[in-house]
Amino acid sequence: MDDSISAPSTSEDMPTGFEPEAVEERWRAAWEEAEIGRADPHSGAAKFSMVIPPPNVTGALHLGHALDQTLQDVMARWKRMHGLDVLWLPGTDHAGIATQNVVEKALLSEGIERRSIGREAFERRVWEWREQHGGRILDQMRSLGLSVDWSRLRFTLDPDMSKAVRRAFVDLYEQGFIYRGEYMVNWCPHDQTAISDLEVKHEEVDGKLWKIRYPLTPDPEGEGRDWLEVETTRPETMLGDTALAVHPNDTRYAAVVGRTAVLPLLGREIRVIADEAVDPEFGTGVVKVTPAHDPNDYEIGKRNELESIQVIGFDGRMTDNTGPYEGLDRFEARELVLEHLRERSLLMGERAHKHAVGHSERSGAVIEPQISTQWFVKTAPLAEAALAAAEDGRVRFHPESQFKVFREWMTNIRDWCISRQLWWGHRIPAWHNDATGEIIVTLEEPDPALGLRQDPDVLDTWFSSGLFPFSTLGWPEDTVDLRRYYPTDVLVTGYDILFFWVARMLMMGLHFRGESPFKEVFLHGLIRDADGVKMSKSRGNGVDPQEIVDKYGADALRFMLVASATPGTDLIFSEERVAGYRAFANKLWNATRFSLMNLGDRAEALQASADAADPSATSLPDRWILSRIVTVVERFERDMSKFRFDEAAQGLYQFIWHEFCDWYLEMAKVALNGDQPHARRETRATLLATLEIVLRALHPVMPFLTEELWSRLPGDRDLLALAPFAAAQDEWRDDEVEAAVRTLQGVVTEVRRLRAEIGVEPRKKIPLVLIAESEDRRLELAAAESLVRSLAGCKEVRIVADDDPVVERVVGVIGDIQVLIPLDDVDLDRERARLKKVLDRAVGELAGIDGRLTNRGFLAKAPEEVVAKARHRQAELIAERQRLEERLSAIGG
RNA sequence: GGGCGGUUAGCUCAGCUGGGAGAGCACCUGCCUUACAAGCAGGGGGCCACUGGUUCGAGUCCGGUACCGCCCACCA
Repeated sequence: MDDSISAPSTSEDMPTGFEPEAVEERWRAAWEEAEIGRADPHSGAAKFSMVIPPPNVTGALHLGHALDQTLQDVMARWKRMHGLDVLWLPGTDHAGIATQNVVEKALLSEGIERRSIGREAFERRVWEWREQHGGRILDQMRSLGLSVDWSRLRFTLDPDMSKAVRRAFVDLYEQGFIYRGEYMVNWCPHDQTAISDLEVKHEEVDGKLWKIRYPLTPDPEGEGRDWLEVETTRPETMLGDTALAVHPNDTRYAAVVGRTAVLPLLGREIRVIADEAVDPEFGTGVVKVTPAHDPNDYEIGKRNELESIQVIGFDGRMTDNTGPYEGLDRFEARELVLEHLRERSLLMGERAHKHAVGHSERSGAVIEPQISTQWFVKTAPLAEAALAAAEDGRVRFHPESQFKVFREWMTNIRDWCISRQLWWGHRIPAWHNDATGEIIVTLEEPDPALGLRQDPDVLDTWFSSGLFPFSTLGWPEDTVDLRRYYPTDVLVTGYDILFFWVARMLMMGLHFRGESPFKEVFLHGLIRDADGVKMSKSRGNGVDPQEIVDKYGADALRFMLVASATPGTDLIFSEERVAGYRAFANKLWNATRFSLMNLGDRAEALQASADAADPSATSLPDRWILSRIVTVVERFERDMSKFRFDEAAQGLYQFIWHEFCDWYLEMAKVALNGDQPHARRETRATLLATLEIVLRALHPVMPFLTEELWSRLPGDRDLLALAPFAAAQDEWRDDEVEAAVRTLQGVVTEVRRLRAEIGVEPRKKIPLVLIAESEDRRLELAAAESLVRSLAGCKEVRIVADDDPVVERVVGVIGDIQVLIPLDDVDLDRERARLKKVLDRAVGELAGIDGRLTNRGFLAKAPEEVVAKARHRQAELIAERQRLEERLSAIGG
């Protein structure tokens, strides 16, 4: 083990500021060497397991990943310190389309076209790419200090994972959940592959609606209409029209049903049909029907046995079915078609029209609905099971509101197109006999002698990630890990992949393992940049976490992310906030430095640590901080178990800075600098004990800082990462002590306020008079006298029951206590005005409370403690008012 | 078209089962006080979007309005 861990504890080698870069690497190495993340299925402890949402292997991590992973690390470290056998399984995803695109682009920059080198060579290039760039992600994870189980690192294209994918596919196929067929799918002309509905992003665009006239062939019966008009947003598709349709009940057009129209430009004769799908209210009530390129028309076509003519090719260019337009890009064709229609006076008008256009999430290209043969998963039955599991609590969503979103999608789910016309991914385990047309779906590759051809398609990336919670544990083999760690306990991920990933894992996990893959799902928000735009690589607005780590330290970044992770809310990344938490790290660093400076020699400090268990012997500040820390630890535990990472972190921040540092350390100085050895010893003990608890509690969020400080505390210490979590003794809680310190704080704050208000020199020691009528109160104040003197900068404090005849002084009133600062030169006019203002405020507040307390409804219906609180405040204010009035009259106000 | 979320201090956001509004940053004043100037002490600043209702009492619960954002969606 690293020597530094048991290095002598002194404050002398501590710089006056926390320097993350100086210590982080050492702890990364120490944690790795100690394999703190390594799960042990044979340990006697209860298990806690999570799988990481595997990032795309080619990418670099952005802050979204950092947020996601930090939250998990906080949870993992916290559970680990509670003695659980934690498995946090890391992995990366091969990310089919995304990766293929990246490599394709890189090749293109070398002047190499993917198709020219062939499938196998291309796949090799992707693997090479992955070797070169995949490590980047792992470095970044390491840099954040993630305590994943590196020994169980997985990649979705690993042989074991591929085996699981094949097994899942074959099983689903044999069970009838996977089928192959010719349907209309979302086609991306850029990537030239089918994609699933989820990968299509609809964008509202300001489009146009063009009105086109279709001549009718002469009516053999004689009189009648000789044309119909339709409105369309996509005139180019008219080249593939095989009918015009009207609603069956539309009396305007009843006579034309069955007649024949002439397709403008191409001259093809098409039928006029009636179909329920037509909305007679929209446009002219007549639609053109293009079964090959519109999902609606595709259905109409099927119902009416229409011919389907593909006019836009898979590459987005017009096909040889389009005569003069062949070879044109589909958008160029649109313009030309319009021009030709105009020339022929068949374009009868155009108007603005807002409508949604589908784009490929990956390439951004406009989706082209195309009929093609693909593989599908029949999702309805799987979704039903997943929904049932969510409804009966086998899996719970946090925040709960996400369940509604989930339910909405699950109840309207459509079949999932899982085949992709790509080269990078899990090849579909199906083989075609081209002679017979037979398809064989099988786990093992068939004998090459049979001359079968493997299906060229690969699977949607999300198919393999859907298996992640169990494929990574060894499924389909019955492994020790699978038995122990499945189902996992918690899944933490962004809500943006609720459908893509969470829903699929649920369906797959329930289907193949009979149990939900996780008991709880925590869905955090997305990170946005200063303009509120979601950070992502494709937008180029991502911030590299490494940059922030280098600048502020991993702990500051982690704290910022955790403290901002309010469930259900996106967060705007703020570098200032990170800087603020760096200051916080620094604060604790210096608090520890101060403590070490005051802990005395090692032996005594160690002894002190042991003594700390007995707070009854300690002073007011000591008893106070121990009492406070009970609440703090308790709240942290509660917040964490409710996935309120933000409140958990902020609770610690508040306590450490504003209670431990601002008050406790300042109060402790009295005893530490005092001349009473036993008091000093007690305070040292409490100081060390408190510090230990603080470091334990903060460790999950700020592991580097706390580990470093921990190692500097006296004694030989093992890694904090493997130490037990903060435990405060419930007996330490002492409401009386807390009340006494609240009084003390009130007095001190009031003195400081008065000093500032009347401009007493900051370092001038002033005399102070505290007036309290009640004996108990005077005793309470007397007990804190030296503290008041030290904290408020007073040279002497007199605590009396009665008023003092001296007039030249300023007065503050805290409830039943009067705070008097005798001075030589008090401006009485100013003092009167000041007191009047204070009095006004008190009287105003009192009126409000009086109102409540004379309200019968309030007295009858409000809870007892609320009434008691109001009464107490009323008494306080009455006392305060009386004191103020007396004081005012004493100085002639 | 359907669904979800948001609107609280100048900015970013908390506010748990309704009890009288908070934090961080920013701002103002004064301090290099022997842990920390990445700091200390003090201070100013809010019709809690608007509007009805329930209640003794509403930032908090219910209805409506406005604006913002997100998700889902095969009306040309």
